[in-house]
Amino acid sequence: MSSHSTLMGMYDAMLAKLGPSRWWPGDTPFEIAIGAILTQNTNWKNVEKALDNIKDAGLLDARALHELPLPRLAELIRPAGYYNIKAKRIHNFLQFLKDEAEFDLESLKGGDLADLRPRVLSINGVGPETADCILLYALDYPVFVVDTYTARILGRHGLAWEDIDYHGLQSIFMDALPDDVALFNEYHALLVRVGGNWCRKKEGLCAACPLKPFL
DNA sequence: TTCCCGCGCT
DNA sequence: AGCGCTGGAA
Repeated sequence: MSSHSTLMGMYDAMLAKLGPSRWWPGDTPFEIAIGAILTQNTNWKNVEKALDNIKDAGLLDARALHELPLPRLAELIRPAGYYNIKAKRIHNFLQFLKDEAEFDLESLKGGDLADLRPRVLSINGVGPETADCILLYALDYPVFVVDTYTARILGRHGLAWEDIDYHGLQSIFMDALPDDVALFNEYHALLVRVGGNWCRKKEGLCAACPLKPFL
């Protein structure tokens, strides 16, 4: 069976069992981008608390956050963990927005992905996953986001080696699937839901997993 | 005690 | 390749 039909079959199975994900959680592209940095190696519940703190302070705004002293920003995002380093990373991202987009994230929509992606990746603290989350979920570029869940799920299904690198894993999907923003959006969301709820790190709950037919 | 939608530095 | 970064929920 071709990798295309296998990957599409897995997608269809997850969507049928779980329903649409309505990702990324967040009301604006800017909130999505900040959430993408905050959720690095961190439970989303804790990210929500950090985002709520920023909102309650009336500071979910690129210029306002950029002017905020780092210790104050760190204090607001404390529940998300790694708060000192993430405060710097958010600031680096905001500096990029100031330099390249006059603080207007959405002005980066509709350009050339091959040109924009390396510039986003050059931000210190924004690696491939965070960059691709911003590009896909905030800016609607057709790029497939992969993460540790993706590696684990494909590894356990014999579709990839566990130590495959980011680009290799991403290529498995992007070589097999059409460039479709809505498909990439929903597929990654479904993998994260399966990774967190069934394909756990320690013990997979395979019997009840939506991907059981593909094991 | 484990794990969480990583990343950069050494 | 290994390690520090961190709080919060299960």
